[in-house]
Amino acid sequence: MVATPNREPDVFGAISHSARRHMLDLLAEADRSVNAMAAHFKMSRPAVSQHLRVLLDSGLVTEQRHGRERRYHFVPERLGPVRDWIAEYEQFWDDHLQRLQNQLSKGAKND
Amino acid sequence: MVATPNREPDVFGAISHSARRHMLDLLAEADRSVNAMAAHFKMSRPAVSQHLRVLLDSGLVTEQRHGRERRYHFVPERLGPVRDWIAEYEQFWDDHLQRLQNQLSKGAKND
DNA sequence: TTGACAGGTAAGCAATTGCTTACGTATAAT
DNA sequence: ATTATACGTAAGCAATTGCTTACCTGTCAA
Repeated sequence: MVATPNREPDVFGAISHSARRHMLDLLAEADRSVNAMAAHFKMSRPAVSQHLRVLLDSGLVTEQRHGRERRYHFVPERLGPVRDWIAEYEQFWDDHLQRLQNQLSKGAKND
Repeated sequence: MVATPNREPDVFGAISHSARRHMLDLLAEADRSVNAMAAHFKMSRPAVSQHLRVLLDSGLVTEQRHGRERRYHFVPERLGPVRDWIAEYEQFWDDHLQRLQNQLSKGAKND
């Protein structure tokens, strides 16, 4: 059989579709079956399956079989590349770290 | 495609292509002309123009004309939706703020 | 003016995406 | 064993993407 599972770890691509982001939002609340997911969308169940496959290939979710269901589970660590890339720009719009530092050290105001 | 003149503010779609992320990285360093950008890629100059158009339509960059050049300028605020969406998951993988707090109060020992 | 340069746009294309319906397979209930 | 359920997969399709080459306009220099 296929020894190499065709993982396509393009996380940025995986989150580029709003339906898939919504799916991650739902899975962040709780693990859910495909039918439970599909109830939140107007598209067909196979279409939901296909979106879940993209998320699975990207590593953003895993699946666990429970009888005839498959519960999909969110793997937030896989958002790391996005977080890291975005984090580089924090300074640009907000100087977030600086402000946070000021906030956090407000008891020890200095220089 | 470039058929419609109206803005297509799909920021997640705009950053889904690695070439466009690289372009933003370059523009974060400095405003650049199309040719200056194209020098960093193997694709043709029109292809670079088309990617820049996607970024422009998403609002992630603006252009200013300087004689016969067009300097593209990064607009980091437009990454806000991505930052906001990602931020919802910070707690999941890392409790980032907590760790940052430890780091910033580096008078004390940290991990 | 003529020419060189910057860069957008059109047309054409192969590949990919996103969806549908139809079907296959495994598990559960009867 | 039969039937219903859960869900993946195949096939087919329209729309979109990403690239190319060819062409166009606008600007600078002589």
